Amino acid sequence: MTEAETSDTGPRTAEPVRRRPTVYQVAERAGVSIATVSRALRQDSPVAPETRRRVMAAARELNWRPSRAAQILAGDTHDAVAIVLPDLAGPYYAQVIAGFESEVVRQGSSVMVLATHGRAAADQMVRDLAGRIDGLVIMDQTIPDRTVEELAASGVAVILLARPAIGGLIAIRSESVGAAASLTSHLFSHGRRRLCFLGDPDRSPDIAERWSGFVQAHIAEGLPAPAEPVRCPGFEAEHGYRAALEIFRDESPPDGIVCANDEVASGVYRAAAETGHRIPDDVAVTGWDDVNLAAHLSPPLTTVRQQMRQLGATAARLLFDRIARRHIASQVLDTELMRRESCGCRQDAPPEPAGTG
Amino acid sequence: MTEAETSDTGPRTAEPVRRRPTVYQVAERAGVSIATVSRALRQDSPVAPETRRRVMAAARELNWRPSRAAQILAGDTHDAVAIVLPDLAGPYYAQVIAGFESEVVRQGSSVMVLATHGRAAADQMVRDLAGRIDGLVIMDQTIPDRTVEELAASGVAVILLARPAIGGLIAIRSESVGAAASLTSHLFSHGRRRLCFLGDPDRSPDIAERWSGFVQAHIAEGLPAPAEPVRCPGFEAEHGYRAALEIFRDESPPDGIVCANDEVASGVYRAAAETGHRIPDDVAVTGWDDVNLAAHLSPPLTTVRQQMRQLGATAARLLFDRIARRHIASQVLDTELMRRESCGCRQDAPPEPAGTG
DNA sequence: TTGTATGCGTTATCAC
DNA sequence: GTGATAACGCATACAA
Repeated sequence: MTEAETSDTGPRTAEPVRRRPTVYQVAERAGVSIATVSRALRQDSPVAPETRRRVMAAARELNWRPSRAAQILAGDTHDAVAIVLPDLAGPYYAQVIAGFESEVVRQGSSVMVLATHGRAAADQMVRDLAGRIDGLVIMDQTIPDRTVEELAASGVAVILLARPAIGGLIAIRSESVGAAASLTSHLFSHGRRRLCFLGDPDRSPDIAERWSGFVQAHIAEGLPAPAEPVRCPGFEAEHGYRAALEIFRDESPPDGIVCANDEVASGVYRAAAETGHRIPDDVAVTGWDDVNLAAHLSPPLTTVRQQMRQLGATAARLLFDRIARRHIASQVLDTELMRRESCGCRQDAPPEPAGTG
Repeated sequence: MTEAETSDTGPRTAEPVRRRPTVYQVAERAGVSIATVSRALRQDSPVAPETRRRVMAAARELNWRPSRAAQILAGDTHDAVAIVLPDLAGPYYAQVIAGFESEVVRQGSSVMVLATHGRAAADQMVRDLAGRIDGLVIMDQTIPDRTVEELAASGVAVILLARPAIGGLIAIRSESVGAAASLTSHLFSHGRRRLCFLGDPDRSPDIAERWSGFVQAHIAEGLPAPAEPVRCPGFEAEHGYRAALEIFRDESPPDGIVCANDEVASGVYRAAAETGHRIPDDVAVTGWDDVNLAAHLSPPLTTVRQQMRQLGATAARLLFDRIARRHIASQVLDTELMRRESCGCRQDAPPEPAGTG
């Protein structure tokens, strides 16, 4: 099939790489100039139908596709955008990316992805990435504010995601403080009085806001809030499990545990089962995000629904608006309290708005 | 901050876009030629230390970064690779991408992502994508074999993932048939005799193999296998839940349900709880993948562990080997039977190898 | 060690 | 409606 194969005289020999065809080949074959070839590709350019037909035929025969690099160099758009996030695993990030990708593809652009994993080199990587795209969504605690500002100043379109707006940049996030307060109040309404917050506010702005709402609800209720959250070193089930094992070791454990997210909550479920604490009878447990599995746990998990896909999709939309120099404003997406059974509710209650947004 | 802002006299006015600096600016400022600037960037090029210093200083002062498009056009590498998958949501894909991204970044390349969602336009999108990268990992049932072969023939490096090898291409996948047979046999060893398979083999090669192993185990045991799997229209908890509700409606439901993946299994958990079927007493339930949550369900889910991150990372490694024209061979990753409690085991048993690979 | 000149494959601006 | 030709920004062979 490939003639390159047959004339390959050995691994060390320079292979007779069949170079990609170019406009010149196509132009020659179609008997026109390269300008005409280029024009023939664009619908709105003035080209005689017959000429266009010939060009298209030649292009097809040679299996020619214009070089993206050349197009980018000659034009001034990359037709690609990127999203930078802390990590890729976990349902939350997965959904955000899914929403982002959908919208980007819908707009006819390509998607680049970079996970920073908290590494210092991330800074340099993002700058590098910035050179290959039209715009950038920067999520969470991935790269320093200073770098973000420099990037924006250098001309790349930048949208912030789940991250405080800085330097006049546009940001999209979910409402958190109000939802956390509602959630906490709801636990009070079930008679719970000794709550703890399981998660590390320093790990992300979102978690910090949830902790803040948790504390505010205590104040509003005239109850003393715990001085400190129970910090677990990550957001996976395993982290919640280990932390909860410690919590349940206490002689008078809390009667409600507000978890940083649903995975942590499911780790708590396991610890509770293993240590003989019943949910919700002995201890109420709540999550955050309302991931697909949350409603399917036993008991179904009370949690705060975040519009994860929308977060990504909206970020993409804002980004394209920004690139097109349309006017945009920061946005806060609603959250929704999903009262299920792990908080003490008897059955699925109709959801009530949880956010202030 | 941006002077463009202050002199912006209106939305319709062409903005005084400050063009990016080029080699020429840097060369002039450093008092050298553009060739020297270019060389100064590369560590192994012969440039006087003092000269390099001056160039770097000039570059920094002008905040210059070489245009990627120009580099790509002049050179012949994109320093980017892509992964094409059916979807982005769900822990399986998320982990595969995570592994892929990690390895790609480690190798100093950039990551592009495309989810096909079964849409027909995917074919065209992949061809487009192929023009902007050095190599492509194609996963699962995303694009037709014919397109894959054309792509490969046209010169892009291609690695297949969780997909049958075709046209002499290299593929990486997890062992499935043997693991499914082991899993099924294990259920037999618990005295289960009326098993059903919950999942649609037509949805992916992997699921097809699991169904096949399920059937083979029946044959080996001398037991009649169900003629058909119970097909659920997706791989999420909700799908498993709905399907299981149907299953449990039967007057003599199966005493074991082998699920296509862990999410489906957790949907079955919920259906069982709601219909009063105890796991594993009344019905054994097994999953696939061993996602983070599996061990944290009640009861802990017996499942087959797949090395999801490794799948992505290895695909990346193979891809780079391929790009570098190193010799490579197809690979099959081991799977591992995680015997927990949902199959009837009393406690965590030490894992036993489940695959043949 | 450094500079000159050319190629990379497009798009776009002119003429015709 | 079509054809020369000049950017686009960098890498590199070749000369010096």
